[in-house]
Amino acid sequence: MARHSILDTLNDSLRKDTLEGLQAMRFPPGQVLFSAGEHCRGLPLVLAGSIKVQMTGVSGHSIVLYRMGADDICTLSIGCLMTGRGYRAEAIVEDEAEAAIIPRGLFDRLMDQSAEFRLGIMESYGRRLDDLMLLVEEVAFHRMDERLEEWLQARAAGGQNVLNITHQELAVELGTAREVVSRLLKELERRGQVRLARGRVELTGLLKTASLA
Amino acid sequence: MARHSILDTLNDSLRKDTLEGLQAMRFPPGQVLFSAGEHCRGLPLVLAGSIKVQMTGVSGHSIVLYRMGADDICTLSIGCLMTGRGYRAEAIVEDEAEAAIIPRGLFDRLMDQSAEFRLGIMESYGRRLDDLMLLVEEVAFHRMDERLEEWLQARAAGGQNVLNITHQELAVELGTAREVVSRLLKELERRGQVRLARGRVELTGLLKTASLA
DNA sequence: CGGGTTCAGTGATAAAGTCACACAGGCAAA
DNA sequence: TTTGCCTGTGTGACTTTATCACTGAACCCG
Repeated sequence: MARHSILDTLNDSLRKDTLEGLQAMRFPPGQVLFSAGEHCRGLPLVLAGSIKVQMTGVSGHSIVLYRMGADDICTLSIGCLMTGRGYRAEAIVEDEAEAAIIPRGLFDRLMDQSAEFRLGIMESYGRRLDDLMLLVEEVAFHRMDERLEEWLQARAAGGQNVLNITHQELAVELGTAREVVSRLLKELERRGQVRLARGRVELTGLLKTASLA
Repeated sequence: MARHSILDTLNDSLRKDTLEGLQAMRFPPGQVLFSAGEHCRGLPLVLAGSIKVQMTGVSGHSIVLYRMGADDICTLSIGCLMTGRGYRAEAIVEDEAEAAIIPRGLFDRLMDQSAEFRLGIMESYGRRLDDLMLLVEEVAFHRMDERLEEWLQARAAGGQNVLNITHQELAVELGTAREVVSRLLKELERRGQVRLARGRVELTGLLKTASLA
């Protein structure tokens, strides 16, 4: 956990002020950091854990846009803070997270006085932009069965072979309907690639034999 | 054309340096500012005109991600400049554009010395993020016929009732296949809402009678 | 005017989204 | 323990969108 933090780059005086000015907090999984329409109350800087950001369309359907991890600044919040408009998406803690809320004034000072901090912000923005561009491409052009398999595969790569997740939650991850996920999973089960139970997907056979990278 | 530029916010000395350091250029419609894979050679600051940014998926299909207009900094270029990676998308001039290329050094100086410039950058980033989030929602959850009608409507709102555009280009705007656009347009023509000709869509009847805002 | 190139139209079929409803598992109150 | 109830899952029927494989029309240019 001795991760290199963006705050380590600050010089001593600035660092001292910063550490005084912000309040690190822990958030349990499931906690909602902010939801759509709400107004911004400071800039979350994620120190550890994982937070997913998802939005709900006028249709009532939701989709996960991206995830924030250690050293990410919530770029969405910057926008809301600047423009004064409400959030367009919501943020939900996934893995127990630690985050510091940076007040507006401190943010402005850091931007003014630390080139490294600025760089960190730009990097966060860059990642978000990249994530979203990739997502657009995925949603617009990729087949659902492949996306589902890839998603499961990616999760499994983290060592987990048994995922505790409902079809509905998977549907939100992929931005599709629950029925579609159900059918695709059923098909995978028929092929012996997964085993299904209520709220559980166990990966058995290797999916995506075509990973010939 | 006496638009308020982000450069106007700089103090005299900085402004002088800036105007010396950058080279404003004109670009004709169709000109490619950068394409996928290419490396960044400076930060375009759009002064006038309109530039569309689109990406091509592995599938070979393309989709327009967003447009840059006056006072927009190309946020994509910032990312490429910072990370040294190539562009993931391409930028094509739509309406004759004027843009200044800001060299890396000058950008760093401006970021360091002008809070207003920083604010401008953040705003550009915020807009892009917003555009992309909206696009994801559109692509994931909206029906193609509605999206097409809305797109045409939005264009027509600019005073133009005759659009010189091919079905293929429309398909890229919406991130779908040419055939789909052809069929939907044909249906609109049957209903008397548009008149079609090679490379041309004329809006006749009012589309989207359901604009009961 | 012929011949090539770019655009547009269309049928057949597969994939994905929508709607409606049946049923199963787990939990808690009766 | 049984009875509901709520949440999660399975599925049929149908619509919309994507894909593939063509055909033919409009335009450009030698």
